[in-house]
Amino acid sequence: MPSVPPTLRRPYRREGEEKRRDDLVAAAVQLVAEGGAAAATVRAIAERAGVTPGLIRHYFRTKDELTQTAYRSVMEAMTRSAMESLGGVEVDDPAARLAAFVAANFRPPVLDPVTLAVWAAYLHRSRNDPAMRSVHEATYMDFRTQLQALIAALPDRHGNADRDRRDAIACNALIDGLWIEGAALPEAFAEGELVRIALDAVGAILGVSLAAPAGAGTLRSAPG
Amino acid sequence: MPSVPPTLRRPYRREGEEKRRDDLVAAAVQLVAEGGAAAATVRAIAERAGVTPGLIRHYFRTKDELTQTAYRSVMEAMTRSAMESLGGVEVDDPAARLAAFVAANFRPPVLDPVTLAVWAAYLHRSRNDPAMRSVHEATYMDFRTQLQALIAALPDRHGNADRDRRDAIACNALIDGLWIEGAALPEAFAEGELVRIALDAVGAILGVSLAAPAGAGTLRSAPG
DNA sequence: ACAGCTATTATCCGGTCGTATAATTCAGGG
DNA sequence: CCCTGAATTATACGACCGGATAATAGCTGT
Repeated sequence: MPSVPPTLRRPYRREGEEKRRDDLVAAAVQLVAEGGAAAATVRAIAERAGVTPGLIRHYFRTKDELTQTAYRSVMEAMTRSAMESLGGVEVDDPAARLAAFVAANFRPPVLDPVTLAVWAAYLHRSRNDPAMRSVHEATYMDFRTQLQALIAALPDRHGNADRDRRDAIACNALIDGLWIEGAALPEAFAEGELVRIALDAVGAILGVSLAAPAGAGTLRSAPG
Repeated sequence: MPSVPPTLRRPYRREGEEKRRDDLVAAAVQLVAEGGAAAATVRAIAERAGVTPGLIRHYFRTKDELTQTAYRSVMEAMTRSAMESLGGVEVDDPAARLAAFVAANFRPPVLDPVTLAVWAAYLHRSRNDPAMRSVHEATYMDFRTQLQALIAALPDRHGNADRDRRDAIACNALIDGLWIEGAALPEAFAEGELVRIALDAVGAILGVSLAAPAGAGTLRSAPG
């Protein structure tokens, strides 16, 4: 019997569970963004994450579980980004807070080809798949609730919750629509145009005047 | 050698090319709507259309060609539906025409699970695939141009084209966003609520008052 | 140093995908 | 009435999919 050649096996490093899961999720998101949901196969995800396909099933019971995690990850990042925009704004100026919240949706990482692609690729799944649906529902409601709270804090609102709800739905839809069109057809709009349109329209719907937050307009505020 | 049983072959009828192509496109659209883009396999499409898979390649050189045809078909049907809503409205009432146009987007066949599913399933393709992209661009601009014309016809507009454009973008985004949310989470909104919110918000953006067109509000006009 | 745990790799399986090609059968004209 | 041609079916192929299982090697504690 010829002795089997010294089994040429790919060397590897053991990593913490958290990092491996994060890497796999990030790889899945990237692939979906680049080539749609169909491009995120277990083999492609594994290759992108620098591991072999079998490892996926070590960290996720099924591919669907990874998919849901990836979807949730992107959606939560979006809402979180908008939330964090409230950090540097004076708490006693409701209009400025609302304006900052709105404007945050028109710069990266929210207004971003990757984000739009992932969102669109998974939207249809959130119709039939109950798990995906609940993720969609939760993130949507989360965002809208935040928006409604900011609206309710505006002056002269008289605590009309029903009116607040309808206005929040409208403003949310406006933001979503502008976001989609801006990400799908970027060159159809001038720099900063979408933010201006959004603030004007939200202001018109709510009957207030919203000034553009500092640095939200031309994007040339950030030093290299 | 046992003689082969008399080859039991499925009987069939010859149909005109047009009907067969239409049937195949319709089957593809249905399947995408029901189960996403992944569900529209050549075998499933053929079965749904009542033919065998091989026939698809007789009418379409590749599956992508069928896919693009299906996408174009759905998008054109959407804009056409909104356009046709203007038919029964008096030409000398710009506000009524705008209201009818807006409201048309919140009832079938535009506000429809099928339409949303197909739109979402193919949105990401319209980013990379040039053919898909031009379809998207054309249909989007077509719709927005129509909307802008209706806005410009309103009283007290003073022919400010730039303002008309920005308002059209905003109203278009609002309609899109409400349409998506209404189709994705139907039970999150009361009957007719979306139309009312849309008309109120569009009215607020444009500074006019828009009344709900007959039959567009509660939908309880239909007996039964 | 070494032994055990498990993270990781390697291999295999049944199924389905899109496509290619050959075999058949329907329909219409001489 | 059959004969031709195209519409349609039938079958096969190679690739890839997600998932299951077995083998191995990198760590960690002692």
